[in-house]
Amino acid sequence: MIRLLTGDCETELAGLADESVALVVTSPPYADARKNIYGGVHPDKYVAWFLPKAEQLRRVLRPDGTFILNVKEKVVDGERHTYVLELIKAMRAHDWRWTEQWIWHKRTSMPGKWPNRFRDAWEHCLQFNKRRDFRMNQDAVMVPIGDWAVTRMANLSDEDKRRRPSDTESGFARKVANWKNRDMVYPTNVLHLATECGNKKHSAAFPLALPEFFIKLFTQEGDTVLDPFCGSGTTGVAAVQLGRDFVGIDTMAKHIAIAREYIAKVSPPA
Amino acid sequence: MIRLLTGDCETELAGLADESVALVVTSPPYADARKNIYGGVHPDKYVAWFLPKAEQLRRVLRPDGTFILNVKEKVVDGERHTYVLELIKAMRAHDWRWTEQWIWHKRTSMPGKWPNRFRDAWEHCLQFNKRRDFRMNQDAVMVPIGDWAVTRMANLSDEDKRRRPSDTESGFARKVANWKNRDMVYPTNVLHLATECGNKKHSAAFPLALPEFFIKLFTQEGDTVLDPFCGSGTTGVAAVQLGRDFVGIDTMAKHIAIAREYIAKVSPPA
DNA sequence: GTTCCGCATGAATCGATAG
DNA sequence: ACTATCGATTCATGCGGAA
Repeated sequence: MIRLLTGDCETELAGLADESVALVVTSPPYADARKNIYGGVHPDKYVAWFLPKAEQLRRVLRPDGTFILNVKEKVVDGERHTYVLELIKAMRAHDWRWTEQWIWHKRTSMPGKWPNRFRDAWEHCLQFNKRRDFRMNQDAVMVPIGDWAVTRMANLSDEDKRRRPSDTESGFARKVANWKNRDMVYPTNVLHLATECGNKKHSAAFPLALPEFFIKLFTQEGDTVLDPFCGSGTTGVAAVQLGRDFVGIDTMAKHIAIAREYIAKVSPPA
Repeated sequence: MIRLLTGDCETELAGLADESVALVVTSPPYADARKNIYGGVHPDKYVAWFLPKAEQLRRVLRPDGTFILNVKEKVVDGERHTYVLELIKAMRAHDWRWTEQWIWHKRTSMPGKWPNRFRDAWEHCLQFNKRRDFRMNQDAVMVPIGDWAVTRMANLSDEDKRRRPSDTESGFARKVANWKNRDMVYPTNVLHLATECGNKKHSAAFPLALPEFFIKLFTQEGDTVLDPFCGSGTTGVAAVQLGRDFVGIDTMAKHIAIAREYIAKVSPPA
């Protein structure tokens, strides 16, 4: 079942039953001093803005559920702003357990260089839980042995397959396929994913592989996945493709329309 | 010039002149780690333990200098401990600017499988400065396009060539060779380095490439680099090889002896 | 003299057991 | 009830012995 709601998640979540959601994966609008644009929230006010929404998320989340929060830090006046640190501290004060800090290491190199810093190539994926013993299906996200194999696979899938199709027929590609039959190992807490540029119409906050990973890891088929800032619906697509129910909320009707269209194109596993 | 001092850096630093150090790169004993060697610092007391030392570091650091602090988080009772967050906050309260948070993505990390987490494959490298306009030689650390390819090539050349010799004949290896002749680009704030196990006698906190990177980026030849927890002297080796002066401090005479021996084996650039 | 295979070992964490 | 200790688990790497 798919539900897409237009409005502020703080109020829209009232329609969801207590403890009905297995996983929340979301990427709220990043803190931004420019208030005109969509979702702009001043960094200094970010925590106060976010906490009441987190309170609602806490209510609808199952006791063994997980909340994955993708946030990016922001540089203000040449310094990293501390709102992410403050957010973690505040969430803990509100009884959330800060279980893990996943790192999304972004592969795609966007041009950009500043006088005193390089390109920011990573983002936080903070994992919060209600209880120490949450549900986790580790076997669902195993990867081929050897990180270097994963890296090559990732690169094959974005650039090389398109530009050098012949390579995929070469011994190398065949060997990669073989490795899949070898031993699989558990991944680490660093997600080494390329940023996605597939859909030109709407830029997604994160690549499909990111919600996919967490959905496989923290839910089972039939569970409900929630994205309270769903934007163009990347989380919804991943959820539906994996046979999970989805609830998506966004303040902009335009975004919900795009998400609806986007999600309609995919189907659950056979 | 190389100075190696045995003792607590908090007191030993008194022998250094104000504003005489261009760069501090260090990896203090992690909270509760290496109990048998350093005596261990409880995570809850880590900030209080560290701050007075940071005060001395601040005194000897030049106004345009940089302080790189490599710390690892620790899991306590199934939750990430917040001492790193507290440390950042405390440093800011003591007038340090938290300029950047580099991520050291460890290619090989300690194995282990637990019911509710995977391996921790990254560490913080916190960058603190006194002023907004610190010195940074960005061109000194440029890397070939597709840095990952170079890394892979290095790996191919030792282990993989032997175990998977056919790989070197594949399209992959040929492509890597081509990239080596391409343009150089600026790196990102994610350092993708393998942990070093080269010296079996003493395990280093970080691979040589890590201090090397920061020394090239933040200092010039003839500048002084300081490591107040120098251990077996990895930072010193990098500094000397790059023609910088070095001051290393450690509480254990045994470590200083190893560092002295280790550093004596290398020489400045011709 | 090479190449290959086996194995010990880490900046770890959890759960159980013992004091 | 709370702390301390120990065994089980995991995998990239380098070294040494064997083929």
